[in-house]
Amino acid sequence: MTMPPLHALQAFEAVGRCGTMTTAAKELGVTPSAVSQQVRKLEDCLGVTLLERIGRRVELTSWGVIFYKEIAKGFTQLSHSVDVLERARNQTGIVLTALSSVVNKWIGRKIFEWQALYPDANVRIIGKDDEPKMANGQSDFRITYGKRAEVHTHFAALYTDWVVPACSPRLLGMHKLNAPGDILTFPLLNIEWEPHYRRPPQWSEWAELVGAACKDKLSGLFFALSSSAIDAAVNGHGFVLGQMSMIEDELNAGTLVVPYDIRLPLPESYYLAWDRAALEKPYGREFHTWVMSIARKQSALSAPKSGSIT
Amino acid sequence: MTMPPLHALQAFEAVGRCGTMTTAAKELGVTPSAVSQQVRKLEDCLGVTLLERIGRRVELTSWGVIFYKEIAKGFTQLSHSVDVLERARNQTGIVLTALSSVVNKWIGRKIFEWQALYPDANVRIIGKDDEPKMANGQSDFRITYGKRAEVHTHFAALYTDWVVPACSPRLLGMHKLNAPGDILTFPLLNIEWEPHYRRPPQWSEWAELVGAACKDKLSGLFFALSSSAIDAAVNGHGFVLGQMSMIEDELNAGTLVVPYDIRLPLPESYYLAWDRAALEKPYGREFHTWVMSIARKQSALSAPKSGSIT
DNA sequence: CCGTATTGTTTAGATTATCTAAACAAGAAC
DNA sequence: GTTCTTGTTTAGATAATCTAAACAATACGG
Repeated sequence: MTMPPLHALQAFEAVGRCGTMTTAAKELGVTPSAVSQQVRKLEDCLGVTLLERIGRRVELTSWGVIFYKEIAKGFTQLSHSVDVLERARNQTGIVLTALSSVVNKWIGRKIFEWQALYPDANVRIIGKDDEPKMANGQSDFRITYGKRAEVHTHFAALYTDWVVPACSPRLLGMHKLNAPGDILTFPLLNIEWEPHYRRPPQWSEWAELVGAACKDKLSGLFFALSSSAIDAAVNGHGFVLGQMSMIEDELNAGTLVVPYDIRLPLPESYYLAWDRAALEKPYGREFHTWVMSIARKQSALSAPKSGSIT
Repeated sequence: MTMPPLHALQAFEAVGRCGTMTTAAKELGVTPSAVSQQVRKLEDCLGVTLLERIGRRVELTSWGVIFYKEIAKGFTQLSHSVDVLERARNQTGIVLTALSSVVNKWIGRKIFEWQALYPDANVRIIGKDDEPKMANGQSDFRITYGKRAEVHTHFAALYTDWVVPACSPRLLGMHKLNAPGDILTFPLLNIEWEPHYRRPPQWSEWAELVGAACKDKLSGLFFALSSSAIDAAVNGHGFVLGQMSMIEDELNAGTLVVPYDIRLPLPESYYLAWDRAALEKPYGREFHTWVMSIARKQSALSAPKSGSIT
């Protein structure tokens, strides 16, 4: 018998594992309609009823139970395959996971310093927004933000970042800014993190800091990723309250400018977490030391200079 | 890590198993270009090189070997799943496989007689053109044609079929046929079987039989399946040399007519093969007896009547 | 040594599988 | 009895997958 379509098998496996079409659909990232159609296609292909539809519930038929048990082994094995490869690769080097924006705009840029220092060391940097499980080899080191670090056994504060209003020089054009509050008349890009991170400073707070009129709705543009907001600002779409650690290269390159260097601190620190076993890997301790070192430098760079408005 | 696309995994597994892109492509029924792109996509997704391209050869890298071993288990298991279901279903009843046309046009029609006789018996009829392996449960009974039966341990001749020119009454329209040879002026549908079956009678042979002029190329339409040719004739597309066993319903329904009942025999018999264990299944012996019985009747029906031209 | 054949890759765009949206059905919960 | 939730079906939109064509590199045969 010819193999049924793989997506149909996958849909059925998810239904068998999840118990309902709706939860299976959520897990697969598709609509229940898609799952329904795929399972129906599988049944047509095999010539057997796998699910009994009971009103708005579904149950595996006897055939479905037999088939699901076998299919599940196959998909478990496939999923396991990816883990096996991942683990094999991790064993050969250091793995750091960090928030995506931190990867894109900070550690992913600094890592070349590390490489110059230790050219023989393998380090893989992975953008990952949820906390990895260090103990089962998902990551050796983790950079995260705020209290999320507490889910790890070992962690230390890295740096507290500050934000500053920045924009593309093209946005200013011929406009002349007479006072900090004038910035608020431009398109403003907002950053809104997931609820388990304390929100970063918003434009309303900055407006209050500079004593400007604070409108209820300053802008309708929201970004989940700080790096995306920064990129949008670079592209001239508005002002962003950019984190100092993340816009260093842009300031140096002139793709972003800071008309008024009036900064606000993030409410919490970035943290480095690590798996104890990682320190015993080749270059593990050195990597740990290096990250802490560049973080100290970043603390100094991010904070406002002495005598500046805070 | 998120699962890679299933088709990409499947392509890579095929390459690992087959050794070349080209043979993997053939097995998957796609072009080598498709396999190449899928493997490349998998490598991008996993962030690792799985194949080393060496001129016009490919070799698994060390990562590729590790990954292939794991993936192969998964796909083997998925393939096995289909077999497990099939076997489980076969165990609950009698399985007959037959040539597709025989399923569509003969045994698939006669089976209702069986069901009336033995309503409690489960029989599954599967169209399958290559010979099943009886011993490992692929089939309990098998109807095949000619010497192919000899690959089975137990088999007996069923019936020899005859063909007769038949067409839709709509094809004749207002045309009046004056002699059998006049049929040859109509569109003629040819039937051409795979080389391991002795070819059925062709129009050229029939022409010779009725003493008509035999043109080199009578028609450009060829069908691999007798049932398809018959269906084309029913749809008015031409005359077919239809097998008597397969056009009985059409003749009774008037969707096919036989202007001149001049028949030619097929060069070989149909055979029933069976697995000894099948006779020990519930209704196994009865089924065997029933098939032989209706075959004897078919022999009588298919042969020309006494006194007819042969 | 040269020409041909074979295997593989890449890109553009065609095709098909897969998906979503919308409308509907049926039962569960309040 | 009404609202909500789960599932199905159909039509058509979307994206994955494919083929075709052009090209590259090696292997083979004369």
